[in-house]
Amino acid sequence: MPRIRHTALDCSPGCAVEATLELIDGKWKGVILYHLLEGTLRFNAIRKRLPNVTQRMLTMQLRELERDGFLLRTVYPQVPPRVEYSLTERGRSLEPVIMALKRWGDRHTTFGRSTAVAEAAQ
Amino acid sequence: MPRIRHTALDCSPGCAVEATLELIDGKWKGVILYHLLEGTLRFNAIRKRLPNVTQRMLTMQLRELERDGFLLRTVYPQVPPRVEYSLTERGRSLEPVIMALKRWGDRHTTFGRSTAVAEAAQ
DNA sequence: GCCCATAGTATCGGAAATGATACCGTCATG
DNA sequence: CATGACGGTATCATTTCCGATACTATGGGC
Repeated sequence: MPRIRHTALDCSPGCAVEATLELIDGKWKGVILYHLLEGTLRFNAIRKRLPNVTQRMLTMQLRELERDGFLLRTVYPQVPPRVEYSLTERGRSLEPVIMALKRWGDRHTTFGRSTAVAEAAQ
Repeated sequence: MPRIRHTALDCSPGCAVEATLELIDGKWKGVILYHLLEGTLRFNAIRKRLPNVTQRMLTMQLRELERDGFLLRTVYPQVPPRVEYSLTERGRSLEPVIMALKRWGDRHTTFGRSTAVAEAAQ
């Protein structure tokens, strides 16, 4: 998605939908947020959960999430370096959104079909 | 977002999140779906609600949503033409997702601040 | 002295998404 | 006979995103 989508956020009620989408858009942000809901993770730990992300992209996505206030980046002055990422309160406030996305995906995508029965049984 | 993000959807639980995001991504899909939740709309009616969309983009986004099974395109053989767009059942199944996005946006974005109090009072 | 681990940067290039603009068909109205 | 309404297409240019690859710093272990 483009960066500056709403110079003026005066486009009727539906705009809040786009405004939120804009923030969690980016090729990996959704999954990153999802994994961080489980707890703090180091850079390479996140990388392991996203087998196809390049180092460059992961760094970029994390920086944007940090810039938008969703996560905290903690650098420990060690060698080799140790950097931990954890959700802020604002980041955790996205949980309903992330989980809604996940539930829908589980139930309606090919990937999710395998778990569809279990989910439906809730 | 890129089109083919998940050639293999085998990337751990968080993948469902991305799979869903992929489908409702596109610069205007979120808002379009939101407005169609209220009912059937004609092409130009949607256009009026999205002041900044170009005709080309609106057509493209609608076609993709149709292709993905979220909406139905009904053409009435009249002159001037009349085309109506309405959500399918699959489209309506996105309601929880769309509304989660909207609620978050209302409460956490600058645009949404004005309605934040009313929302909080729910 | 060399290599490894961690968490990055820098640079280049291609692909994809979006924007701008112009054009189309047909009937009703003026 | 020209104009406008409606729902589009076609073409081109630009912006933005993303991948591949190479490079960096530093301390510890061999």
